[in-house]
Amino acid sequence: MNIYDISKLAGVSTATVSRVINGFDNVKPATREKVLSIIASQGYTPNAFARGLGLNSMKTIGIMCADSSDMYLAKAVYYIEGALRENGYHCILTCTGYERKSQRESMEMLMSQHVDCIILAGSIFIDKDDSNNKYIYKAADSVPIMLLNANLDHKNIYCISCDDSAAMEKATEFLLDNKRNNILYLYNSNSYSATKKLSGYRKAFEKRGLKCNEDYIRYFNGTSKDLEKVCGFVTELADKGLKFNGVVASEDFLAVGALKYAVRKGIKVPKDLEIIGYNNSVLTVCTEPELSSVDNQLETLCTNLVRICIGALSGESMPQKTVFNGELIHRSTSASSRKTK
Amino acid sequence: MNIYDISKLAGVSTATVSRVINGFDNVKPATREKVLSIIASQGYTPNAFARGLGLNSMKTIGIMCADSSDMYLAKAVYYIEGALRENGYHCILTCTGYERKSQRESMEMLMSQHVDCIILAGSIFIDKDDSNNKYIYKAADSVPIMLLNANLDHKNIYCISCDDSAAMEKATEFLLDNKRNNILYLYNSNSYSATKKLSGYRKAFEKRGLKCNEDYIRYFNGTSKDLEKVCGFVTELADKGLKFNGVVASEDFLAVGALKYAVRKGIKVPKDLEIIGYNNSVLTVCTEPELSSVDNQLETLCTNLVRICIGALSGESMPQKTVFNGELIHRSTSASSRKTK
DNA sequence: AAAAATTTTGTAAGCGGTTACATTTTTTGT
DNA sequence: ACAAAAAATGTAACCGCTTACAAAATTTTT
Repeated sequence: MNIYDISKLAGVSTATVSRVINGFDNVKPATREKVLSIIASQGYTPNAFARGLGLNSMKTIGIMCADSSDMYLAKAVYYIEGALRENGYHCILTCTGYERKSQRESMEMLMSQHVDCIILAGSIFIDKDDSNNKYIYKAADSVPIMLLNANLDHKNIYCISCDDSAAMEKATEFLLDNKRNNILYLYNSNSYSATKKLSGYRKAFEKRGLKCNEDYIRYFNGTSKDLEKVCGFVTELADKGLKFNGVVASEDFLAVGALKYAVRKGIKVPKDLEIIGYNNSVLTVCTEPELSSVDNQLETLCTNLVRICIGALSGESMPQKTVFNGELIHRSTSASSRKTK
Repeated sequence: MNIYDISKLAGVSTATVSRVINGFDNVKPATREKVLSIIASQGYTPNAFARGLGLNSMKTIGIMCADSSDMYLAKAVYYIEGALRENGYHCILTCTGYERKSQRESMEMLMSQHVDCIILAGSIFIDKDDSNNKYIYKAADSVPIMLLNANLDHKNIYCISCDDSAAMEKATEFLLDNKRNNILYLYNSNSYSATKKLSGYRKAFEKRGLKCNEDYIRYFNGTSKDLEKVCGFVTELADKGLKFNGVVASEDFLAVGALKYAVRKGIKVPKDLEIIGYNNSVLTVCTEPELSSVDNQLETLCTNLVRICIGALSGESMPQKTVFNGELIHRSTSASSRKTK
């Protein structure tokens, strides 16, 4: 069953059927009705390949993400896919892992599929050495590229992010304002957004004329998100004599690890130790006490990313940088009686 | 740059170029080399649409899942996508939500994309009233259907699942064997696999000649996975006078909610209350004490699903039912000093 | 060395849509 | 009522690849 069969049954040309299918308005209402009814009665659906060949587009968008089972990225994929589907687009999802080589391969695969746009979900794809970003620039020559939580100045590349630096600064400030000057900073990535977060932590100290002690900034080198390891890591730091009355982490699971340490050692939270995570994931409500965390507005980021994406695809002029603000969510691991300014 | 351009540069016909690209062996080695070098020098990649039109296949597989941000499903998608990519297939992901209508639409969308196979990740797509499963049977007429954690007897439908009934039975037995006869059963879905789990709970009682009290089987009607609500729900049950010394849940988050209740009320876990969740998700290690849970071997299920899928697509005869066994993972909410038989 | 068999290559017709352009039908203006 | 303008429809080329079949080149047989 193809467009030709339909055209014969309806007694019109294939062009007219095509016009009806694509919702053009230059078809006589009576003709449209007739064609539509034939299509319905035959259960006909246009062949996507043929359509793609003709239009050189299949209304398909590629999503690259390092690991779609990561809670944060899974949510991102979910929001993005949903918003795109509402706009009539399909998603080819590819999980790239954390190595540049496989990321490049994924990119090539998507290009060969002639997707209309590629969304890079996460800052892991951007290299500090800009010469390694050529694979992205090359793709941007033929198709718009959307960057979630990352930044790259280039034609046809659109960046949507949360001001992670400001958000992390807010969280750190909150602790500093409660005279907690020994704040452990836990992080486990050097990606663009991770770097931003760290700079926010530093800025909070600087703004108050305080020097931030580099000993308190700790990189956790865990590939898998193993909470027991994180807890052990924090315990070790404490055992080595590091005194801290605050913890700020670049991801919730790191904060949960710190909280595990506190609960096990019987340290009172938040009285003797305040802990703030990042991402406001489900993990925050699994623990007891529940974890305070920075919400970086993932849903807003994603819906706006798609909005801009759709706009760019339909030829509208869209802003290349869009930045939202994070929000500090107080639960039970921070002294929420105080106010965030 | 298309196949015609390449053929001209190489001084051969498009048919020969096509043969080279597709690795046919009836091409003279010298010719093959020449064509290959031209292709490489021009950076030519075949147009996927045209290829799809010709072959009526684009090496693309559709994945339907209700909500890819659900931790369990996110992992499923991750494993499936990875295994398919290794086999040279691409994935179109579509999140359908929980309503039959939108699920049907997703199915139609995938069919119109002419995917080579459709994977239904989760039992939510199967209706107890079989007449509502026609949309799946219809799809199975044109393309193999893979069912994860579900079961349907039909040509061209392949089912891969964990024996959830046996696994849940094992968990329940474990508690019963410790004289915990008042076991609260929490569930929040009536899907195929959820029903299986419940039947396992019941079977454990029956096998011991015990009657299981229907009052202890509780449906939690929460659409979003709101832990606070679950905790409140359990608290309410207890306040109403329901006495229980064990909790078994069809999903980890329900068990975590029960654990929250226990921690808040100061009930000793596992001494006075044992709790066992299901899925062995990250949530299990976020809590303190950490949650015991049934691991239903998701990774094994997914890799086997893909193996069978690839086999079926290449015309091999594949088993239509594949069942694995779950495993009870003891952490700190069950008396792990005892042995699981 | 000619005939037969085999391998390699080429020709051209699909695959199923879209769309520029041509043609016909309908509407509008006078 | 007739010409001009606008709307509706049709024709056919095109998108880039695959492949059945035909043809040419090469190898094997006798």
